[in-house]
Amino acid sequence: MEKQGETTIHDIAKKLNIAASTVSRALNNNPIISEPTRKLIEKTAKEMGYRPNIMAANLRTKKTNTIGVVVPLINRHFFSSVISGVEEVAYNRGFAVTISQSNDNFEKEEKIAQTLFSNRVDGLIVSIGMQTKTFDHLRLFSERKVPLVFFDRVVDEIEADKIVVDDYRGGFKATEHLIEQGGSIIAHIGGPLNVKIYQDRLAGFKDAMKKAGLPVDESMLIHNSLTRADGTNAIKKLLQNKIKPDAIFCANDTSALSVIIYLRQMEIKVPDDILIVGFSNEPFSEVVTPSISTIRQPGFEMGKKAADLLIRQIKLKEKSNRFQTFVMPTELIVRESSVRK
Amino acid sequence: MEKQGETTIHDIAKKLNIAASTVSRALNNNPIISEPTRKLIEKTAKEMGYRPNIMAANLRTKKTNTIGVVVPLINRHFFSSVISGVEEVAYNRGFAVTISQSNDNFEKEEKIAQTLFSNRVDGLIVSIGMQTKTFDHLRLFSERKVPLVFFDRVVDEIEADKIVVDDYRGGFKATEHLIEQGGSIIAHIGGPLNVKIYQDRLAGFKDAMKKAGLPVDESMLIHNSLTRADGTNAIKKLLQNKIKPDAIFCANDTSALSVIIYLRQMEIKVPDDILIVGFSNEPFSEVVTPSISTIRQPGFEMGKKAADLLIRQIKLKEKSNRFQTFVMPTELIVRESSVRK
DNA sequence: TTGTAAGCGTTATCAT
DNA sequence: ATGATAACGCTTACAA
Repeated sequence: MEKQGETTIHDIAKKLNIAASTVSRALNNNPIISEPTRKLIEKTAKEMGYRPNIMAANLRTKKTNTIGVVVPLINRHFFSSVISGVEEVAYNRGFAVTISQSNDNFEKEEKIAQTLFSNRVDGLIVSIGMQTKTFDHLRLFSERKVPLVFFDRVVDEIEADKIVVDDYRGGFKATEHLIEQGGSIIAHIGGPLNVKIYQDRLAGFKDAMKKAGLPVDESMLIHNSLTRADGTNAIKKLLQNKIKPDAIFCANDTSALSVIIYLRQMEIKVPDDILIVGFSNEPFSEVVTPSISTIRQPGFEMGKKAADLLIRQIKLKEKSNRFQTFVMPTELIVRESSVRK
Repeated sequence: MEKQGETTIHDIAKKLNIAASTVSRALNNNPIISEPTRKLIEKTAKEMGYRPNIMAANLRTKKTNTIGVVVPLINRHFFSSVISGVEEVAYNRGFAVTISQSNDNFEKEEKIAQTLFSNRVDGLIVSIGMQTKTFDHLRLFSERKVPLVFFDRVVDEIEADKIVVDDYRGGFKATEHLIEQGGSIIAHIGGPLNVKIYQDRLAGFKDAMKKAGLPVDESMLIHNSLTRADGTNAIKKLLQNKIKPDAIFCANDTSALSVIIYLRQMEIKVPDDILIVGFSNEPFSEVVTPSISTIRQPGFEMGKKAADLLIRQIKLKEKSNRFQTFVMPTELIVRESSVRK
């Protein structure tokens, strides 16, 4: 008849006629507890099906041993690699990881941030969404001294540790490669310019063009959200130009894929008629025909680094307020879509 | 000098010379509070940068408004579709979602379950890992009356709501299609048989063969974890048989992809020499050459259904203990890999 | 409509 | 080595 909820340390204490504090200490492997007592308590706890109430412990200790990860989309190889990297080091160091996806939706990102803050995560690892142009939901953390690490799509306006890839060099290398392969009228399908990585990829593109003495016509520059549909629209538009591109640097693999599929339908040959390079090295880019040349980003390493930095901050506890930005190298992977036979 | 932490309702109460309970009620939009008081409190809360401590509230109410989702791998289109479905309905009904991936690793799955339980999630949505053969970590939930919904890789041994696709019919349809296309020596690359979906896909395969009067030779049956590497090993092995298959039903798209890539290297033509059907409709299966025929599973709908069932259970609170299993339909998508011209 | 006070399950401080 | 007790920040009877 008893409204019996979960077993608590008090239940155990009562059963053994000892104090709850002793039970707590034993269960936390506090060396001050004698071996026999600990053994007994552990045994009884198991028998009674005891499960610690972490919320209560967290409330008391003001630590959750949890780190939050916010990404635009978990179903992107790059992001899930980062997540795996984060998990790898977090789990090894006793932290749980809670993952949320913003779907590149600003309101959702805001809500996630609020929720994570209210849940008092010990720290946050974030890559912002494409629509994100204001940052109060993230300043929430930095201002309250909750450790914060940005990766990939970072925000300049907030001081924090940041991990980015060298998007500028990535864009430069990709474009340089297209030029080496004979491209001269080169288009760029890029992302929204409020996101720094897309600025940088564009800047790399422009500088490579400049270095080669090639003109960058505005009609060859398209900015959208880089989805499958956006990619198709972009290539349609490019093909309507008086002068058509003979090469395209796409700021992600998804739009490169769209372009390739659309060109196939139009019976325009890749790479013979148009050279293509993507960005991110999504798994499909390797298996598509023609396989897509792309820029590899070390996602797993970035995730490990992010978690490492974050946990370091958590442990140091508002000691240092020197923030660093780490730039990870990119690598050009040459495949079929950009090489003329 | 004060060791000033986060603002609490008490801080607000003190500042306004009212009771903390009034603040609490106002902030929770309790209609019993007068409009002016609420407005004042809300204004002050905002000014003071108040953020509710959800852990404290949860501890008190014994509800977390959080549901846990455990999947083997977030970076599978099927699973991330399910997750999106779960999120869609969960967010709309005021629940947060915390996502974890087991990486098909049993120890990790166990640890995740423990952590989620200790964090007192209000309910759990699970698809088990390939190695999972014991279920105490999940019984933990069912026995303590924490709502539990399984999807896709369900466990027979635990009573709970379950959402599966019709794997048997999926396997049957895939195989029947291969037979219609002229396959007669048909191999099956399947998953581990401790996981029910792979049993069912295999059963569908066998029954379709039987119905067509075709023999199922043990040498044509391979069971592994369906990774890229496993797929390659499987096809290598199949090609070593005296009699080689002229069609293969792969229990997922990943292994189908491996097979296609390996066969391409061996200069064996798909579909001309060997017909292939996969399972799951991963995005890459559409864009690969040849595109992969496959079985579509309605992931997003399954996620929505799972969340709906779970939240229903959470609201009903141990009312009903009638559990249901929902079988979602599968659809054969015919593409290039299984159609002889 | 608002205030008082108890309690959620832990951990930490101070005694013993 | 163990016990008693207060506190973490919130919600909720019950009182006023």
